[in-house]
Amino acid sequence: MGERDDGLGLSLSLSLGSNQNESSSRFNPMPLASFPSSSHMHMQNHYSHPQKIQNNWIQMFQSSERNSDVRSFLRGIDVNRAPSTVVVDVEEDAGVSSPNSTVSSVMSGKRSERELMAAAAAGGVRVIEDNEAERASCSLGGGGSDDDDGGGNGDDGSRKKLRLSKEQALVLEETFKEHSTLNPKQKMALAKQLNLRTRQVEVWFQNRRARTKLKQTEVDCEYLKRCCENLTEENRRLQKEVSELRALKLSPHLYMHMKPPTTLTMCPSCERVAVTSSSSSVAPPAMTSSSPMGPMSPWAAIPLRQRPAAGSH
DNA sequence: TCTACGTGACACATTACGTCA
DNA sequence: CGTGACGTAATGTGTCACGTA
Repeated sequence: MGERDDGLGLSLSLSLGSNQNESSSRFNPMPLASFPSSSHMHMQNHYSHPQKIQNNWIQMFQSSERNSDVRSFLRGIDVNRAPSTVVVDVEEDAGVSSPNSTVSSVMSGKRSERELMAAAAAGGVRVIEDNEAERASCSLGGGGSDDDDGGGNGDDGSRKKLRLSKEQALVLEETFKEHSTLNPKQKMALAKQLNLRTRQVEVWFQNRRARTKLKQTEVDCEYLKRCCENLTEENRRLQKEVSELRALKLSPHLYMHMKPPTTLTMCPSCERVAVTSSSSSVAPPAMTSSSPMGPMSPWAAIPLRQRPAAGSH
């Protein structure tokens, strides 16, 4: 599940095998294959099907239900079921289950916002009143002046910003942990439960996804940075070894006085290279018969009894 | 079957507001 | 009290998938 074909032939999400159900605060310390997340973020490759394809960071929040069609899975599930408010009003619910529903259109998206006024004026939609009475501090869109559902702009042209209450944020957060996306019905139910506009819930989820992705990107960057540092160090060490070997080749009489060269042991599972001394470790398979040192190995040219620490092998 | 169009949903970038040091 | 940094709600734009005529 953690993987998806982005059309580039890359399986980017690392499958993160161990942490499919992580919360936003816990990320895979080794998001190896997820690192190109920024590169696969672009346009058509990014979401060939928004409903089916999610970003890796989203997948971290999705468990088994994220397999193929989350929407179909989520459909019919009342997220944040409120005992009494989960039943959506008829006019709200009308056609909401259909992706192409007028109500859904009206309640979400910029187009909706543009068309909302006309639709509302026509009486086809009940604009949810956003009277956040409990949020006294928020004199914004709430109260009686919030007649611009989705518009956000008051008549004075100033953009009103609503500060969600802790309870609202908590519920949204919990819901997001369960599903990072909501279908229109769930959106409306959640909005009703929280006494918010559907558009606000939608926006919150969009922003939340963006924040999570940003966080994951930062983690990826940090990981890549460490990888780069390790590789740089490894490269430096190997360069040094190469120069040492070259020096040895130029002065064979020094062979027997030299410490044996460092050998590299590659872990077959993680493919990480560990540095060991050939004199103290068992030669790894890669370094035995088919060793890249091969005939170039200084030891090959030296009689066995003359090799330093030869008995240790 | 193919095509054009409308629609819904999303990602992403950006703006603007609220809060706090 | 003014201010800058920061978090985040809200907005605008572009894209894709899907349904329909």
